[in-house]
Amino acid sequence: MGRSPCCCRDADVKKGPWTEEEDKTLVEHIKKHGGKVGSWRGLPKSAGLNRCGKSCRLRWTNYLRPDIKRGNFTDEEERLIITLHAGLGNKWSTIATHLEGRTDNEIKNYWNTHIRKKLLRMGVDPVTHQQLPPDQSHRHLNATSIAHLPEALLWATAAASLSSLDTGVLMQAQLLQQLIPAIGSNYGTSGLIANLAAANAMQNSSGSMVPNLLLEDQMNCLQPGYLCNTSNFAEQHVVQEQLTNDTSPGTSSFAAAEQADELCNTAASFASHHVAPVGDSAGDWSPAQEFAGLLEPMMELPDLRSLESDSFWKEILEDSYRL
DNA sequence: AAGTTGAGCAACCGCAACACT
DNA sequence: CAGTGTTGCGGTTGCTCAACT
Repeated sequence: MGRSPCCCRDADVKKGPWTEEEDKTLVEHIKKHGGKVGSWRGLPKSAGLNRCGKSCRLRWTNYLRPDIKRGNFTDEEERLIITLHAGLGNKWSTIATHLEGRTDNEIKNYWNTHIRKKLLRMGVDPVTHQQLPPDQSHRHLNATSIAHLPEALLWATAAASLSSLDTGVLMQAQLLQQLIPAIGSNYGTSGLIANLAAANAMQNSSGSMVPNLLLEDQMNCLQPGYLCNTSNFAEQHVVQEQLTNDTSPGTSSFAAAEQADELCNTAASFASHHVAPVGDSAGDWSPAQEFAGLLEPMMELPDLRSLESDSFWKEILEDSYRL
């Protein structure tokens, strides 16, 4: 004897959008049973609904459950989704357990309609979280447009690179993060250059890849970004911990964290001595050339080679205009 | 104003995993 | 251990609505 046919195949069972009346019936029935559902299969009959049990479960878990959070996803949530997806793939239900009040279906939809497209526009493969080949990017850098680059886009790139979760890649995320504040800072291009220099200093120090909160008086130009914010970084670190299960004292992750303050202070003091005044212009000085020159040493990091292809940056910049 | 297109999202479907006997 | 029933997950579809032509 085979499996009994699913009630969903019953021609008499209603399909499609739920009415308010049906919602009310389902909610009241579940409430009446103390929020417990013994058998979804038997629920429609006992509740008096002409629906498949599967449909009832879906409606309840994705829409009617009282603990569901409504409204747009916050930047924080988006970052977390990207980071978790980099490590877990399309495990929507697992990802959903890390976002309170969000359902797997909602996250999946948000990924497919927002994040996935955003990553593709940035030249990042949403499946592998790796940089797509340069020939798939074909836009041109405009140095003056840098000021419009949104943090979210850069963060997405950085988070996307976290999939392998090795120190080099994580460091890249940090470096990118250091670039972000400069782009939006009041120092204009000079600030950007200073921050690129600071980022280079960080890279060359071969120390920790984990920045901490930066001292404000030293770091007006390197404002704390996502990973520089302790609470956000803590969250990031938890994710990493869950994915690597290897952050106990004595491990590389732990050792790296210990060096965080030192590294950030190095970058901070470096930057504070290299910030030119606003509006500073010097003869044939070319922001684009400076930009390229400062990026050059960073390209030695394996995955930062994506920066070498300015088409990648160009694409981000153009996309940032569109958003 | 009417038609077309695309984004967003709720819901469906099939399958796999788990539970039970 | 095998067979059967149930639940949950992930991919996909199709509806709605707003923007655009």
